[in-house]
Amino acid sequence: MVSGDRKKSRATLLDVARRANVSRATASLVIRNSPLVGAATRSRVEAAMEELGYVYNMGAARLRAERSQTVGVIVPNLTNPFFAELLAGIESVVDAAGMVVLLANSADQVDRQNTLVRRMREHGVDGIIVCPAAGTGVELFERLADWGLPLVQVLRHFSAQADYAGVDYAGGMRQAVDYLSSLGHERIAFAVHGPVHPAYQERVDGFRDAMCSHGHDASMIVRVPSKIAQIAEATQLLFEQKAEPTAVICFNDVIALGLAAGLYDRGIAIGRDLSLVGFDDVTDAEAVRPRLTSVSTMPVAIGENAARLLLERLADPALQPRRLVNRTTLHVRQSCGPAAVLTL
Amino acid sequence: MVSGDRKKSRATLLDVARRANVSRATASLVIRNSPLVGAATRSRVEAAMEELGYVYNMGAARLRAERSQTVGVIVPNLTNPFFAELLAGIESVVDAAGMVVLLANSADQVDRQNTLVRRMREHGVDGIIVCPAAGTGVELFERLADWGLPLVQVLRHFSAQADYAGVDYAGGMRQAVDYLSSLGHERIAFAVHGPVHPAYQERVDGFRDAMCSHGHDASMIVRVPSKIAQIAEATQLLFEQKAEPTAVICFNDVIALGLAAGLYDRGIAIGRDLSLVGFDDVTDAEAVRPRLTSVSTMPVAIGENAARLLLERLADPALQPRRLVNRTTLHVRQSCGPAAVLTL
DNA sequence: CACAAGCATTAGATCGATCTAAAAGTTAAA
DNA sequence: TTTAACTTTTAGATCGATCTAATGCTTGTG
Repeated sequence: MVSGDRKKSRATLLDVARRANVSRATASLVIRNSPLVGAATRSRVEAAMEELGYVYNMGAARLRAERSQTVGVIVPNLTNPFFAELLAGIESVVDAAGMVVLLANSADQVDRQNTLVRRMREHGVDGIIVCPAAGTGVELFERLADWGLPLVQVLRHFSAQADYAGVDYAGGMRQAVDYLSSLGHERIAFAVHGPVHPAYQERVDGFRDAMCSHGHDASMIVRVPSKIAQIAEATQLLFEQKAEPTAVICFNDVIALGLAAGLYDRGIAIGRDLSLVGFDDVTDAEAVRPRLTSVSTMPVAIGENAARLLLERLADPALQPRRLVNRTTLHVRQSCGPAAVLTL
Repeated sequence: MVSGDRKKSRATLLDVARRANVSRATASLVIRNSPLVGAATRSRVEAAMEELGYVYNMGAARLRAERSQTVGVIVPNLTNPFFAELLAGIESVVDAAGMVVLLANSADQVDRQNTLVRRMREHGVDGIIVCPAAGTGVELFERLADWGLPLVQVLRHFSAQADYAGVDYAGGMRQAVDYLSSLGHERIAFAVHGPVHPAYQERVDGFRDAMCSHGHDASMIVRVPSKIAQIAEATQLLFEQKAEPTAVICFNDVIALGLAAGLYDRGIAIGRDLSLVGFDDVTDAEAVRPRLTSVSTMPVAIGENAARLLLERLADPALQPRRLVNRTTLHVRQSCGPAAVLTL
């Protein structure tokens, strides 16, 4: 039984039909559980499928019907836990709809992204969820619209012509600034890094607006390296500003954790000498000491939203482009203290 | 131009052929850049493809030829950064081979895993890479062998009949134990959690063997909760052992970070009062203070190995089952100190 | 000059499902 | 009994590629 039956390819719908004494068409109706077939016939066909160990051939089906039950997902970076959670959210909703995720990594490069989109189209995906690479142009969206291939942007909002699921970054910045202000902070720095894209811009703008509305100087924006070890070393950048900050808001938790390490190395007490607010609220925010106060963006929920947007568009392609923007929550822990205590 | 051309479905190979004044068969040969076609014909066909904006229809191709250029990947947990990195490694190799990843999450549940495997087969994947759910039985492997669907196990080695890519967990445990012994530690605890699967068992066995070969008592195995905040709270479990440990080896870095937080809360100095060794060497190991000494398992490399094993099997299905086991590296940082200093 | 060999091209069958439009069977109403 | 209406089933075309086996066209050879 080991060899020999290698050749006998899998049973087809025709085999099932013959065994159940019905036509191919009827068998097909049974699979798609159409209400048209009679109960007796249905169970006869189902029995036949069972006996033959029949497995459905999506590929053949998709050729005729124009649905592949497949969704393409393109992210700029898989190693980043943030995107991993986003992906988990997407996958769970897509899976629950009986569909499957085709995954690819653009490495934040526009040309790779183009290749991937093309490849996904070749594979006949029903739609695409993409966190567009920094520098993505309108062509991408025009091309997909031309092809009639539904697309959902996630996290980075490049085109108003396509659906978008994301987070109110500006609102999150405001929560952080408001909170620090309520503690008496005025000289607040914003530590950033990474490629410039809409999500980046929204955060910077949100910071500026919030600071201005409090009458604070919003010019203290500090660029730090991308790898966590280098961020720690770059901590002194904070103290080379024209006015030394009493608090720092971070573009994301990677920066916050890096700076926390750097501050520790310099003997600066977080929450007393300097207050720190992170962004994203990754699991480790709860694990470090002092616990990191962070703006929670809930990537899993965003992923779920994106997938739902796509499924709804698949169901009704005539829908107007929609935006689904989640609110953030400030998760207050231990990394901030009153500004008054400071004696610089 | 907005509406109206919705109907004109994408150009087919026949359209291309007609425009280039060749047969469908020739056009097909051009796509698959067969050496059979003449240079002049080839460029004529390529021009036609360009002009018509032709895109290849994988689905149709796969129906006839028995290759889908698709690899199924099933992991037990996407939110875990470890698996995210593993996935990144798999994706990069699969992508470089011009193939695409079909992703799914088993949530470590055997029945979900079965559903997913079936779904992947329906989608006609060429092979599957799976980190099998705890409790997976031999049926899975027998079934896939029956179907002639290549499978690679990753991280958890359940069946000797199928390829496996993983890590020398036992070796890693030995490195940790040897290192701590060299610092004079004898009462070493092993903090574990999560479902029991081969990777779990290998680590436990590795710990026991290494401890015994040093003549130490290997019975201090402590189960902690799974969420990081609860691990911190569970830290006192370490001090309820019959003999208080002077060092702790952790099943993974999540536990290590959780315990580090718990120890901090109790005012116990890591590296002086108690030594701590993590497992996996996630990026945050470098970011916490004191920096965490950890056994590095390099998930990206394992993912790459798994993908390569599968590609090679696809190329030659007659290959004997193979094991590809990576060596670990002990990354010494700051969380361990000599045992002699202790004054409990 | 006939024949073989090699190269480039092609017609037509085929993969395994779905779809359309019609046929067969059943029941109800006129 | 005939007709209409409804339910259930089906034959055959179809989706867009690949594959097989054959064909036409050059060349080279005895």
